[in-house]
Amino acid sequence: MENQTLKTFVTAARLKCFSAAARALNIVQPAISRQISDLEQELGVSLFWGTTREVWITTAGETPLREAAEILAHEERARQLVRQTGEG
Amino acid sequence: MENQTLKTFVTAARLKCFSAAARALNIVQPAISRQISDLEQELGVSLFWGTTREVWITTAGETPLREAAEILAHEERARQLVRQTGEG
DNA sequence: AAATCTTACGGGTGACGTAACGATC
DNA sequence: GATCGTTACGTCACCCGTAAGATTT
Repeated sequence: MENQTLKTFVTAARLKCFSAAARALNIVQPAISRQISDLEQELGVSLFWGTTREVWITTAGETPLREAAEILAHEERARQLVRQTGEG
Repeated sequence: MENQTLKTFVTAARLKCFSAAARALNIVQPAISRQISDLEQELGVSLFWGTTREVWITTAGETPLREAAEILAHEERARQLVRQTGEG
């Protein structure tokens, strides 16, 4: 469970589209598919469902999504703190 | 600033010894040296000082150390939550 | 038929481990 | 002189990007 994977997860969920997430993250769609697939296997649940037009978070994916977003937000703040105290 | 680097940082600081940290993390001393060196360059401060027998955190490193420990602790809890909600 | 997700394949970057060196008690 | 930290080097794994395939509207 890498940070990049969580970022991909959150972005894809918000945009409801792997292609759009790929564009937003400046990577390519297959990378999104792989990261999501890896995360699903790691968690043992399916995170997305839908068609080739649009995807949605599964019920089982909703809580992991919130937690992932929280991890990223907290990390962002904490890492900025580390940098500030380091530089100061 | 990777998670592994923060883990190395905290472990080395607690054990006051790079070799001991390497053994604790099941990696090798040069890896510790590199990660610490990279982190120091990234933060722009020296994190350790001392002799070949023992090392200590610098004053500038104390706050980054606390923040790093907090990041790891929070992440550990949050990731466990992700896994639990995923598996449940 | 066009767009999207998935799978397979090739290439490049990064990190580890080994080895050699320098320094300290 | 023995242990520890640093630097240099070779190797391997990981991840991305490209290409081809499957599916849905």
